[in-house]
Amino acid sequence: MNVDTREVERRLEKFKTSARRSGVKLTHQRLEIFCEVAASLDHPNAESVYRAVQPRMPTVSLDTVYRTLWLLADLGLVTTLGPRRETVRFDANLNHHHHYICVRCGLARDFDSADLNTLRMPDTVKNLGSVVTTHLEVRGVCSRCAKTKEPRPRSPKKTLSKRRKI
Amino acid sequence: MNVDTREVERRLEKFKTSARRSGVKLTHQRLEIFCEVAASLDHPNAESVYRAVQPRMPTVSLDTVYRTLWLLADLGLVTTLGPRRETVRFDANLNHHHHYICVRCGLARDFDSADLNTLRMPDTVKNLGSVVTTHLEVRGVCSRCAKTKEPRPRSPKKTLSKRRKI
DNA sequence: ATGGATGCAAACCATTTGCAGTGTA
DNA sequence: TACACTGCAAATGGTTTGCATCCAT
Repeated sequence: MNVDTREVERRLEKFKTSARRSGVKLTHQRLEIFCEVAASLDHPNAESVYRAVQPRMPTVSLDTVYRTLWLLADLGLVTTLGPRRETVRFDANLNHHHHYICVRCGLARDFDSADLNTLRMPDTVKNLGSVVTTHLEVRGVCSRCAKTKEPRPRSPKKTLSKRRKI
Repeated sequence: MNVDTREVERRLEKFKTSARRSGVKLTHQRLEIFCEVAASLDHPNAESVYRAVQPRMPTVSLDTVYRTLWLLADLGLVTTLGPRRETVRFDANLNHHHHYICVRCGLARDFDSADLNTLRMPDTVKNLGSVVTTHLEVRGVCSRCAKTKEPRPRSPKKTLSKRRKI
């Protein structure tokens, strides 16, 4: 099962445009890797992308896949699934609850929402399978960080392939 | 800022009870480590817990902290914050959407929910800070896995300190 | 006393980085 | 042609594990 071809092409055009705009080179590897993610419904990890593009490009290296994926993330062309890039955190609150995470400092706080608990799932979900847990993650800037000035607005060019915490 | 003392004591009692029931020993380290997580609103990671208990127990090792935290998770006394323990996954769908994840096979699929997009945030969240993104993660068993029989119900005793994918 | 728990050190594994060669713009 | 990009290999960092010793039951 794959993303509609027309949509993949649209995404690819967008990549080409923003690559040119930010002076990023459109290499064979990058195009293949981008197409792979753009066409997949699976939210693949670096390893899967690597395996998927290998038949077409036997010499790619896993680190290029990583570099490209993070480049795409920095260009805003892909996002990462879930709040990764952090260490595992433990939570002794066993009641059903949700989390507020500050994107600047990482602060995490619980909250609960009656509305959310009674929210009925769309049919798409029902078709996918059973529902065991629901967890809403709200990300924002906590009031303490909001008082501080923005860290640095990051110029598109320099920060590029540099990995950063999400 | 900490969890209410009475609540911490309640959690501690629960730990003692289920430890005895499952034949897990109540060591000094485990009690300190559990109290630390139980009293914290921060959802600390292993490193933070380690630093927090060190003054009281200068000889603890980081690996004992890890082992204990996973033990607690296996006993069902703590949960882990967010769907960690997986590799980073990338997503080229830039529209606001949510995820369905199969807890058995890891299948991930997008869905969107108009209701959810218009859900108003509880005051708790408003007090914490601004809201930039909201992301609902629904976990369940996908229909394909549901057809397969349960992997193995894991007996509480043996599987204990063995780390497992969440 | 005794089997599970701990601490140490070494192993692991996903991910990142330095460097010299390569290819795009 | 110049400079960004790639592939390799080695480093990293969070986490896990083997083993001898220790201690809660």
